[in-house]
Amino acid sequence: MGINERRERERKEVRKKILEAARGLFVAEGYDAVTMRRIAETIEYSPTAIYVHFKDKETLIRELCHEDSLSLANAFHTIAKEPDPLARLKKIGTAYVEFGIRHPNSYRLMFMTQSKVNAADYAQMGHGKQEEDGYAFLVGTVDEAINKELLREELQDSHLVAQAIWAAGHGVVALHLAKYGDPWVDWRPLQETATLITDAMINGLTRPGQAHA
Amino acid sequence: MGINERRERERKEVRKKILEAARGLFVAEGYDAVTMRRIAETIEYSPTAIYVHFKDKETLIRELCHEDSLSLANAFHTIAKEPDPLARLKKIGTAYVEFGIRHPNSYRLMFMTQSKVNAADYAQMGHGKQEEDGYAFLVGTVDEAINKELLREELQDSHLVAQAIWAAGHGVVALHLAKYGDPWVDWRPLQETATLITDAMINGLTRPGQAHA
DNA sequence: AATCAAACTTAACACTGTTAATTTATATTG
DNA sequence: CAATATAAATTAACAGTGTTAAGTTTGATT
Repeated sequence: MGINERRERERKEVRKKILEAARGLFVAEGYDAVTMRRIAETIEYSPTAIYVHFKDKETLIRELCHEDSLSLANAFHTIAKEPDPLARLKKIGTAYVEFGIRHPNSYRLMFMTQSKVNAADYAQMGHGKQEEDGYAFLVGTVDEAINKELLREELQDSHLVAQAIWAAGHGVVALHLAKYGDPWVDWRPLQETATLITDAMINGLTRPGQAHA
Repeated sequence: MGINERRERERKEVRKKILEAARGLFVAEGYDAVTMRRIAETIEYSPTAIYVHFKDKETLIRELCHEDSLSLANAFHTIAKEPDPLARLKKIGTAYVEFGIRHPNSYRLMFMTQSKVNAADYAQMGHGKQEEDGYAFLVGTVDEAINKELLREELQDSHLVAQAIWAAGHGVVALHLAKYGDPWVDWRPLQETATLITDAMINGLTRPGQAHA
């Protein structure tokens, strides 16, 4: 009997409608502008219908972020083919910054706000979590650079180095997402700042005389 | 007649009470936990009494941030005595990170959220604004480093360099304030990451063979 | 004693996310 | 075919938010 399948199909369709309506609002106006009532109005359902498909507002919008994060995962998948770990680090930085530009509101929610993810949620979360993957990819690349003796010899903690590199990339994106346009700063374009900070970091972390593109 | 003076004194006292109540909530629980009604309850006034003294909630809490920011301004004032611009840059970084640790909620509001400050607000804002001062101090220090030919010779844009350095410091603090404790990252202590990123940046931005503490 | 202004309160508005109770629609069972 | 069970969706409501309008209290000035 294909009845259950049809029902599930219908269910998924409503779910999708909710996500699409929420996405439109979220992308255009950000988290606070997405209200259950506005979503409901868009899809011509009652506000509480959303709760049949999603636990709460945060869960719903985090699913949007997760969808967006797939593009970053894809970019990382391509970058993984780059054999030189230092060149790979640069490409990781570029892809990360591009993600921040392309999905500012997702970026804000993913990296600029505290998530109330508790131990229980994490345990059931399948560990396929995008941030984990991305971070693991970065740590792996740093580890390779350490093993190939490309980094200054006192740098042996791949997590520490990875977190510093992440912080550098995050700093550029986050600062621009929060403060770009503030009149008391003569802002330089994000891309230029990103290139400079990446070069400076690679330059500062690698052994003297280490050539890199 | 000292009547007006007494009235202004009383007015200031109520204002101060509001700020103190708000500060207690803000420091302990953050922006969202500060509600007009909770402030009012604490000081035994009605919620709307607050509007006699402050335009709105954001203005009120931004005043708390401004108070906090004075400690950063003080630190910068001391650091200004350091003659070596590179050493000064390091100290600026340290002070900035310490500010973030000591005043996490102020930091969040000041640097991790968009302020809706428009041109009109800015014009009447006295320009003594702390962020401006801090930023100007950073740019000045970078400028001095450029003039003393301490930075790599292609680096001539003091604003660009300053923004990269700011981004590096901000990245460490912001990442930790938002994500520290997330279980899929094996976090290193903030101070260690901060030291590493500062060293890497200075190292990466200065001319080869440039000695610095 | 009447007037006026500032400080403050009460009541209300227009929102928010979310829950409980109820209705509707549809498929399964006796 | 009628009765029942089940899932989805709705209506109504709760408890909270920042903020405003209108009215009251307080106290100095005319």
